[in-house]
Amino acid sequence: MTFSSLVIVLAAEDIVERLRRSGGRMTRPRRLVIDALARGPGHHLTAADIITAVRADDPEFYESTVYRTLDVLVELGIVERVQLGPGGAVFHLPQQPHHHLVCQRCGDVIEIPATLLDELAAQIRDEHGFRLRPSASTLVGSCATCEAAEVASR
Amino acid sequence: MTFSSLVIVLAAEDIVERLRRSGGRMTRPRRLVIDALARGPGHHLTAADIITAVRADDPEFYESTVYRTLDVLVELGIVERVQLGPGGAVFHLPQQPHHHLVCQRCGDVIEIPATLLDELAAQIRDEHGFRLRPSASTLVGSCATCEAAEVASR
DNA sequence: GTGTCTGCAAACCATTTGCACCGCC
DNA sequence: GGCGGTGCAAATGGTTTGCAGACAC
Repeated sequence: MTFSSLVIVLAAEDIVERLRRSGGRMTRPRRLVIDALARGPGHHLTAADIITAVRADDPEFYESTVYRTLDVLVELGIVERVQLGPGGAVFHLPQQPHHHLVCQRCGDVIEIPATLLDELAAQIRDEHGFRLRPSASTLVGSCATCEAAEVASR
Repeated sequence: MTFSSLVIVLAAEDIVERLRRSGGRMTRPRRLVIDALARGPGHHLTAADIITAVRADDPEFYESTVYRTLDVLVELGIVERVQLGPGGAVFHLPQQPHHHLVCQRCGDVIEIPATLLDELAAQIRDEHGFRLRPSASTLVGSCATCEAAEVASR
């Protein structure tokens, strides 16, 4: 089953409609990219991951198409782009909203429920008119292990 | 006055000591980099900004030296690296702790006081043993202007 | 003197762009 | 059939690496 998974079947119409409304089209490459993202639910795929996944279905697939497709999908709010650190963003369908804790030292990523930031988000919206995007944010710091190592070396 | 500004004069000993303790050395290029960061207090300098600033003092200055120096300083916790988005981190001395709101659409950066996240930081530390680093984190979303534009186009 | 740091050039990686053709609507 | 999307190749921009010589300690 292509362009599949229950989740995507349910959301597919909505995605197509959003594309259309913005003057865009639903093409085979776009379907393949969305499918790749849907098959890794909860996963954070790099552009390279997506290219690899899509090439399993279509070996003739080009990088630039993935980047252009992702740009469009991010623009439409269908896909979230998260800059976890230097050298490579990750992409995912925003299914269960969450935030990312990234360890500055070892690069480890911990996910925390987005509800943890609800209060802060409200405060930021009230004070700055800024709407926090649940799945796209990165909180940087030190994980327990590295924090212990840093304190010890000080 | 080189390697200067009151702030830096006060902190310089500490920086040198931390370098020494980790087996490092205080060299002219390192002093120039720290000085460039100190001269732009509260500013977020890209690596390119720092290179430009340092070359005003020493035209023979090489990029790789800046990157290597910044790596060391970040590792020692002397300098903060913030990944504001794709294509370029910014660096600064962590003087007044703050967080960054970055608009996913227009790239605008809004600074908010770090105290806004104190509560969250405590919660994260208690639940995940993760120590949030005040000045290095990025909160992504839509600024008021872009949010209005997005709603209108939907 | 010894081990770290730097100058330098070249490589690297993720991402972008230009252009002609292709195919969705 | 017209405009948006794609294949493809080549360029871009930020950052990293390798190596020999230079310098801090």
